[in-house]
Amino acid sequence: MNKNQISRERSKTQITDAAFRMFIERGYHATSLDAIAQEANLTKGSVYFYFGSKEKLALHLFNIIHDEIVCPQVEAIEQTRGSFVDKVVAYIHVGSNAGVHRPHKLLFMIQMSIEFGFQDTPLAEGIRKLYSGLYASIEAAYEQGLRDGTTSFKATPQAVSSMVVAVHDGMMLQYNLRQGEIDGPELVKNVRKMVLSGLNG
Amino acid sequence: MNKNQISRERSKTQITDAAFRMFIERGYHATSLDAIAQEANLTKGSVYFYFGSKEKLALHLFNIIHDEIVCPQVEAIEQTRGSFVDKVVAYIHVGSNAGVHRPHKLLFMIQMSIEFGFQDTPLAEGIRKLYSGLYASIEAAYEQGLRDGTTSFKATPQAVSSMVVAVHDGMMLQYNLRQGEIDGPELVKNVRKMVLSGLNG
Amino acid sequence: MNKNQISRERSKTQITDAAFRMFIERGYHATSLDAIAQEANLTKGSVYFYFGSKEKLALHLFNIIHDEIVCPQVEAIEQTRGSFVDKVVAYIHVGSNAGVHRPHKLLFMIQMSIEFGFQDTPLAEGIRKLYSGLYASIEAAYEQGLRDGTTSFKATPQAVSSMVVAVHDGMMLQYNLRQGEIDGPELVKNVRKMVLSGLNG
Amino acid sequence: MNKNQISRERSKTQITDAAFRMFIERGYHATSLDAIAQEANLTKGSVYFYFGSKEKLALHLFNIIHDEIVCPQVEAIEQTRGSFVDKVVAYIHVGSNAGVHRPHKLLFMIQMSIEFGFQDTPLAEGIRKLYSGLYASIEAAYEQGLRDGTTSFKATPQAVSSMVVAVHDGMMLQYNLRQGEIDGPELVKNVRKMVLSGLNG
DNA sequence: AATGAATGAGTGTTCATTCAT
DNA sequence: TATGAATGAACACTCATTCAT
Repeated sequence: MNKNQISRERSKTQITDAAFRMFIERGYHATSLDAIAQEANLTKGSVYFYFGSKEKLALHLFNIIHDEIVCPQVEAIEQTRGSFVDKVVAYIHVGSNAGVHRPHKLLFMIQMSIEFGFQDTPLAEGIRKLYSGLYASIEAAYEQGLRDGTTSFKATPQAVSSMVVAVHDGMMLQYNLRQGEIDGPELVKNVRKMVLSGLNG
Repeated sequence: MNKNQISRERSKTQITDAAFRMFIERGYHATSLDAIAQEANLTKGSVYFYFGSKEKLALHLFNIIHDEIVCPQVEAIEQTRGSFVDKVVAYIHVGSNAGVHRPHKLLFMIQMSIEFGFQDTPLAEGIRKLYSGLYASIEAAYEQGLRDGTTSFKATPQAVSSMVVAVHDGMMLQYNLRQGEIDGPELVKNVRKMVLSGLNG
Repeated sequence: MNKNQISRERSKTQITDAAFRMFIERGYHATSLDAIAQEANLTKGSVYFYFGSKEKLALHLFNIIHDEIVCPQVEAIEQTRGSFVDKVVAYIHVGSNAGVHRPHKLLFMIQMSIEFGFQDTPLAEGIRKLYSGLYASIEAAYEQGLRDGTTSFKATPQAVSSMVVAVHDGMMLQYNLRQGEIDGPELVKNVRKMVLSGLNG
Repeated sequence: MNKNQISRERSKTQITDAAFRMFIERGYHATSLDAIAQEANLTKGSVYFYFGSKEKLALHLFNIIHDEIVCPQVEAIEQTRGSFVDKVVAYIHVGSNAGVHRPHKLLFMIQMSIEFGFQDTPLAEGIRKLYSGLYASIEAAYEQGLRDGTTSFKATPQAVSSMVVAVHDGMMLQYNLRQGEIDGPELVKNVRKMVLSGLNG
């Protein structure tokens, strides 16, 4: 990688980092490219040079999230040995880890799923595709659990995956809405406890 | 009520209904007053005549939510006799009822909590006030459960209330994001089952 | 005059008084009919009922000014016996009296002459007509003074009338711009002194 | 100065020139930024690019006036050797020169002093600051004249400065209101004559 | 005599986007 | 690689005006 490529990468990273921060703080629509560019110590022109449009920038963030957040979560589910609940707990842990170390990225995903959830745009499609990977993986794990008898919870796979994601995303949102008020690790611990005996019971 | 008052009420209702619908579909920032006015079969001018500003219109929606959604939820928690879990289940049922009959209002509340959660504006304050009423009521119920021995779940009250709200809001979001894919009542039933044994266990 | 007529007159006076006050404070364009109506303890509708439009309301104010300000000034010039300077001093005294007792009306006239001076609208025409009566009367007095030898100041009548009005209006503006800072009567006294020896010299 | 800077300067000048013209013709409130932009052969967006807001544009015009009009006037007063009346005459000459060569700028200053005089906004503050520099300089000259005996006119310094500015501004307004009707240089000559013997007398 | 609901054109302002350099 | 000038469409908001009552 030559000097040019390095500087390119640095600039792109500056922009995506700034974009994550601003989008979460203010939401997609309320964030101007000017604000992102300023936060990245560059100009609007650069953002266009690298990403072409605001929408494409957001789609690029979706890709990052896919690689850094969703993939590890799916892997956690698929590679954890044990019962379905074990896999769910692993998923929640990976998520809450990301929520602690890269909170902006995880939050951005959840936030976008709400800001665009009911629409019919490329961005809405993009966010739904992220989620459907998660659903599929949870549902597969649940069905596997049913087959090998490690799960006795009776429900449709869709209801189960929705429930798991609901708990996970709801927890992340609460943690961030009440920042300062509540203790993150404690929240995770209790949610795990509830899910554990809840899904086992 | 004379003719004038009737037309007044009708216009205001048209506007608030339209606003709820549009704000949920597109979010607060992405919804123009023109769009709301058109949806309400009126003009922008009328919206200003009745509400004065976009922000005040949204705050008015918060008041409606307070009366129609949050108050019934708080009442359900406070007036249900029995254990803490019984109260939580009552809360979830009221919420899911509202989610079925007035889905836009409940969703609007959740959506706004995310679009404004981290900001410092009158709207952000308004939405946080709605939530803090809920938190307080759940925390009181939990502490009462501890005192009278109907609850053995050990956690800080804040973590408990966050968890409950997380499950509730997360469920509502999932239900709406996967509309058509999943069965609402079944989702509620399963969440109740999980919470029931999860918090009792 | 029956009860109805009395109430009509009172309402019209409330509106014109309010209009004078608001127009001076904020200027014609920056004053809304709503603001005037509120100041008059009536509604916009009433203003339209009585005056038909914002422009017509302003033209009505011009008529009031004609009767209460300009006519007395012209009379003072025409009925004062003595030299041209005596007449000018009489004019200035009537003006400064009006400036003390009905300051808003005189100021409104000056202000409008500037806000509309260079335009070609009914309002601009109206204000110019007010002034041209004044000019004519001063010029006649000056020419009379030249004929009967009571004036030795040599200039075109237009220059003289402009000068007199310039001093008068300029003085009124300064008095109002520096309200509190300067003493009105003293300003008038000094201006009279300057004009007296200046035009006689 | 590179090409960019040149185009920048040209655009800014086009805008400020257009703004001066339009503001005088129609007043501040009655002039839309669209009109200014069109007159400057640019778009509203450009005006915002360079000045940020209508108010800031006007404040920029105030700065120009400070440099091109008020400073020369103050300098004329301070650097003229001789009696107080000599200094006043110098001030009037500088002003009437500006009134001939840059009539729009001087008029703009006077006009704004009336449109905003009684208000409490940044623009009102700005215009008052322009005037207070003038007042101070005239008052200092008058007091110096009293001390060195070159002036025998007895009045408060404030009344004197008000009078001088009144005559100056009133003259400028009259000249412009009666454009075509009266002869500028003759007006100035006569005013000078009046002031000369008036203040000396 | 007076109100208040409703409108529509217009205003200041923002912002994604383009493009020459 | 990156900038900054410029645009145009959209936005929240204002306001003179109309009209049924």
